[in-house]
Amino acid sequence: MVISDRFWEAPLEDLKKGYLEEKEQFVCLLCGNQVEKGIIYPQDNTLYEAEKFMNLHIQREHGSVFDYLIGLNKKLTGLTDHQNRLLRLFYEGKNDNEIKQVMEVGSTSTIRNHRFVLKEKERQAKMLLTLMELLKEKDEHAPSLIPPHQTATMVDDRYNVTKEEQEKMLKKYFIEGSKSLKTFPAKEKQKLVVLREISTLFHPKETYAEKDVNEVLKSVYYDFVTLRRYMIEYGFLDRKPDGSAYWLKK
DNA sequence: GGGACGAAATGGCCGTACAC
DNA sequence: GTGTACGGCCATTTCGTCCC
Repeated sequence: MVISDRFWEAPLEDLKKGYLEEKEQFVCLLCGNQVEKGIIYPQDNTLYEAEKFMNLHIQREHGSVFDYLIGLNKKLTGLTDHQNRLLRLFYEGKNDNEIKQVMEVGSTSTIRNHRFVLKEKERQAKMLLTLMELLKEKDEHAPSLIPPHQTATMVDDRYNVTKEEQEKMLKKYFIEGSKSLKTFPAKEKQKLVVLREISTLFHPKETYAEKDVNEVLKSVYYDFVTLRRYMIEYGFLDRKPDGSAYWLKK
């Protein structure tokens, strides 16, 4: 399962925590990191039970769930830069007068108005979410779109892929029963589906040397250099500037 | 069909006014 | 002090029309 699928499918309560509880483990919704239940984890001379350790992981790796979410692509958050900045200031606990000074506006009522608009946006978002859920229940045959990966470098109509379309494309481009490509697609939408599938060959917690990345990609397609370039370009992999280390983008 | 252009619509920001 | 409604201004986006 791709990390972003877990994220998008998680209930609001789990999203707020940043992790979800499975039968034998806790899974970080932000990066896919897994913490096994029943194990005591040592960290900085302290022992942590699994759930506490997951909380520690989120704090150390992501700052907080708020920090992580507020830093996402504006296409995903639906917030303007201005609204993003305001929410950060609200989260820091600043009052309207302090925010007025930071934002360099003339009146605190402007900040109050922003609060009001954001609350209105929250109500509208809840309304839309409810309507969409009801719509799904009403029309079980409606196409369900695969959510874009969270590190996508751009999000547009090319990301509108249904599960059925995805399965069709994977069948078309991969040799049946393997992760080897028959050919690399030319169309952007198909590239995204194929690259997304290839990204599952990399472990989220591991760092890879370039030759290791090449080995993985060679097993998929002979033109591993092109694959590597696209994996970076489309935001699936990240790397050090000198190319000495690669990792799955979180 | 597609590019250029102007008009209209929309969205975001700011401030004022008013009720509680 | 706070929440809300509203209007003005500006920038951006969308739409319709014309022309090639």
